[in-house]
Amino acid sequence: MSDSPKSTIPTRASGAPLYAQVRNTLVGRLVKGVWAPGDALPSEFELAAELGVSQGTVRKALDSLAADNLVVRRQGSGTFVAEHDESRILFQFFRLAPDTGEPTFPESRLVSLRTGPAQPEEARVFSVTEGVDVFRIHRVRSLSGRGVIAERIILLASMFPGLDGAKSPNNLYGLYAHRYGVTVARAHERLKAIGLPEEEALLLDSDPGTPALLIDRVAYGLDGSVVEWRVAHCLTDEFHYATDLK
Amino acid sequence: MSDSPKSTIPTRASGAPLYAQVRNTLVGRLVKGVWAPGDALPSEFELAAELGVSQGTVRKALDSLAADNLVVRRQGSGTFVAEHDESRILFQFFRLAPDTGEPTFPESRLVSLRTGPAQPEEARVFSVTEGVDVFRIHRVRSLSGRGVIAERIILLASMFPGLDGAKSPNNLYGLYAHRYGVTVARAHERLKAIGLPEEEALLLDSDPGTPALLIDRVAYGLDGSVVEWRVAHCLTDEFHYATDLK
DNA sequence: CAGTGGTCTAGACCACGAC
DNA sequence: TCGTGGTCTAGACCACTGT
Repeated sequence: MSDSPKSTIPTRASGAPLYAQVRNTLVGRLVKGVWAPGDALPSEFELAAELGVSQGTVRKALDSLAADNLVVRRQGSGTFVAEHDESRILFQFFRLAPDTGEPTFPESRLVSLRTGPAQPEEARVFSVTEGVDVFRIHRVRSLSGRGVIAERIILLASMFPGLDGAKSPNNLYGLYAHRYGVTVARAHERLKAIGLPEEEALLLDSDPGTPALLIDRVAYGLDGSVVEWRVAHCLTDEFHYATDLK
Repeated sequence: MSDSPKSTIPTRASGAPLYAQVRNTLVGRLVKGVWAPGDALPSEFELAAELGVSQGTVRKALDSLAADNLVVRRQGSGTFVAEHDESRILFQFFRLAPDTGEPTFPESRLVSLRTGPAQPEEARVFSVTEGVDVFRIHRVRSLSGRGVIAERIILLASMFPGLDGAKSPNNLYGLYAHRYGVTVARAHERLKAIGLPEEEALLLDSDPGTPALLIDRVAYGLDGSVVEWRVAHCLTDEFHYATDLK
């Protein structure tokens, strides 16, 4: 029996499934900023034709991006690049809620914004050499009009040039996305209970040693690089950190 | 042109998509215990033939169950009912990890197991009337040989008859599943930082008032009912609560 | 009404696991 | 070698959105 050429279609070039390759291609375009947050992507048929795969394969790639909150799909309308608006932040990246009542987005008050050389621990988190310039933002966030979060944010100056001249908005992830084209895709948090340090106690109008929730968050971009390091001290007498396990 | 009968197949009886109906059917069978944890489900083709839908529709339902960790799919082998073994618990329901080193499953020491009438707050959590019988389990859990978690567990006696005569195993969710056919499918946790109460301080060999992580967990079964209420006090000087946001 | 994503089907081939 | 799930395709129809 002679072997007939079975495949004239672009079969698995590398080891990865086609839909994964399509996904990677699309993520690469998101990283490059080919489409801005809020923009519509080409339709499934257009992408399929351009990439030389079937519509079903493009669909599987887009569904996977939607599952990771990188795009939003709207029936009858199209597929859109996800935006870091307050409602998404509240849903995806802000887990502190009042014990009674609906979650609300906190207001921020800037305490300080300084530039300096990266200390050893900072260099380790960002995988850079010691001494490169970093921004250090210090701010207090309020829920229901009461200051309950004191947080310190570390950023690479090279990733956010000119940031120290900007005002510190309430929604930093929206600023990263719209002004710098840097999208926070996911984050890892480590929580501890500690006694409130003196400096944070002053900012939160509390006594040093008050039990507080320490939240240590490292945020990652679309390409997997570390975008931000954030350490927050939270008072949890009227609030709690909520999470779902499934 | 005459209108020909387009659909001879079992189209959307109700408003829900077919694959969602298939999923609900399969979840119903899991609740009834048609297949036990670890059992293989029928193949996609068999389920498709039995339910009168295509293999692709069954596949979409099974993929959705796998995404919720209710079944495990193994290429070349089959689709199996998920088990509450220690590795799954560690991955899915246990978020406390040592600051340095790999996460490990904690050991448990039973402090007490008593029966009593449900107090108002307990009745509210379980949506039952006050006074129905509940079990109250109190135990201390150790990581790396050190007691770091003191937890109180509330269960409905009607859901776990005879539990008070059983030994309290390390892995309670495995006991619920194998002995009572009750599967914990998901849980909701609320975290706070508090000063360690006197009773927990004694159990954990610490001073009262030490900052501790309070974890309040409500666990839900496959059918959405409340299975367990668990309140834990955790020392986090050498451990942390880890979670991913995405 | 045209265009989009959502659902459903049918059939092919591939990769893996058990026997 | 056979049966399983995994991938990929192709085409039909449905449901929704905007014009």
